[in-house]
Amino acid sequence: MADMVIGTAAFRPLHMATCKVQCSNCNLREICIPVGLTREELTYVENRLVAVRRKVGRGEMLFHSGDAHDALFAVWTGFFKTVVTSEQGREQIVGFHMAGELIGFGGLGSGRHDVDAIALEDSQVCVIPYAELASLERELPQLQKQFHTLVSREIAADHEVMFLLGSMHAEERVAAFLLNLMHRLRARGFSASSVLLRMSRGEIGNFLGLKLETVSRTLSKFHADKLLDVRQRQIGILDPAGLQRLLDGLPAAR
Amino acid sequence: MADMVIGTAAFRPLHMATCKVQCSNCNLREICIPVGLTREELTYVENRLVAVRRKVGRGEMLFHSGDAHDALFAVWTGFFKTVVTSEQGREQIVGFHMAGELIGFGGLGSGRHDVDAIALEDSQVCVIPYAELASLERELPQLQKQFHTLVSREIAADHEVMFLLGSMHAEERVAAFLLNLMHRLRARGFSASSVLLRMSRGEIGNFLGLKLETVSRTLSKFHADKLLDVRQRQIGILDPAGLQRLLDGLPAAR
DNA sequence: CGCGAACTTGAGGCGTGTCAACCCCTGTGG
DNA sequence: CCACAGGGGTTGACACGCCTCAAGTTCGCG
Repeated sequence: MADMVIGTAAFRPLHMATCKVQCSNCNLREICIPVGLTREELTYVENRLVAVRRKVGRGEMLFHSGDAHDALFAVWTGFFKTVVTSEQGREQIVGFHMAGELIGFGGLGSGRHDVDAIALEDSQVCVIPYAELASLERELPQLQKQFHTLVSREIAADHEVMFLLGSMHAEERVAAFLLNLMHRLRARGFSASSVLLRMSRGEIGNFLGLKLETVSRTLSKFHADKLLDVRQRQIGILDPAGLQRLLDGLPAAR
Repeated sequence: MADMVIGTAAFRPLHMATCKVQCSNCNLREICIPVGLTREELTYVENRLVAVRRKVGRGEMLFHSGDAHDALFAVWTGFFKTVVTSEQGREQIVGFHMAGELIGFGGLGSGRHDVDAIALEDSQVCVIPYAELASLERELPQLQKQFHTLVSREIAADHEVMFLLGSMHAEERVAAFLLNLMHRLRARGFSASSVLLRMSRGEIGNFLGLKLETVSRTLSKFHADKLLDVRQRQIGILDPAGLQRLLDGLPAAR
């Protein structure tokens, strides 16, 4: 996999694969930071944000917990997990992140990242230097607004996860997880009837507070109940309404 | 308890008890929004932020999930819980909030609060109109910085809770909960050896993803193990190091 | 083609949940 | 001052959902 990039390959300040970013041409501009900006503002932001893209291979770390926090990252392609690690090495996945989502909010204030960010497949992120972002935020109210929206979306999402972890049974957790994934993919124009999982059963289980065997069993049960078509990591969503019903406390169906 | 306030009582726009706020005299100015501001900036903020205080009686709602989000709230005195509620009425407490902490970040972007906020004792909050805050954030880099710090602190705290809910056993959860409370109280100058719980066993359990009986049993066990002195809601922390050891995966002690 | 990782499935154990009885505080009214 | 009611808390017995351990299978990748 050569580190070739859009247009010129001349711009590559570090040894890591990077390239100049053009928000105005990006297909995620209606989801990501630039939402609501006029065309002029957008070009201005592009130039000022001097963001570069960075490639992160499958399994590689985008950043470590404790690293100096001088930038946020917008997922452009690929898929990430963010992980909290305790002193003793116990790990808890606190989020999965797909195209258009920002990573790194947890370290804004302290100046240190509070999680590890790891690519689950070969990915590319836009690097958003924090100092520039803060400065632009002061100049462009609309950008400030969108920044607030993205932060608060992260918080609201975390609250949903706490709800899941604090009050759902295994089957509900798995159903909620799949529906959430489905909704986010649909919002990005992908098929809502089929999901290719980017993470292992173990990672799903870790995120959901379950063991991998429980996740596997639950998926098998959903398969048997004709809610899903499980083929390894390729999951067909046969009955979204049925999954939703599980969440609504109606155990079976009807 | 009359709703008497600092200086004049003439300023009371609504029927609810309110009063003019003076950040410069507030004992929380080193924790709350004003951190890092110069004296001049502080007076400026006070005037521009035109914040009022609002009283919220024990059990009353500061705001409901779904309410229009036009302000953040800084806890001045008292204690709050924030609660996510599902369609079917299942509830999950996602946070407890004490003096100096801001509530309402989850609704910044959507314009709607994502949680209920309920006072656990008679409390007072400073109302921080969002529009003014955003505008001041653009003028004062230091205020912007502190705002980012407070948001990201909330996110990091949520990550810790996810860690707790996703990977800890009952005893570890309770120990972590108590230590967390202790640390936050100590940061506010309160005793670190004794905690008066503002919430019921049921609320602790809800927050920790446990049943109230399990919380009660665990507290009793800690009492028997001489880690705590449990007297109803008055908890003496006899052996903080022992509690910490529980979290570090060393089951007993030694 | 063959190794290792990921996944599935089963059997059995354990940590919490569930259900229920009882106790202890607090506040209220006689 | 005591009787009483009611909510919160404690404790016990038992059930059950998920974890643990283990074997076997499939898939991905070198």
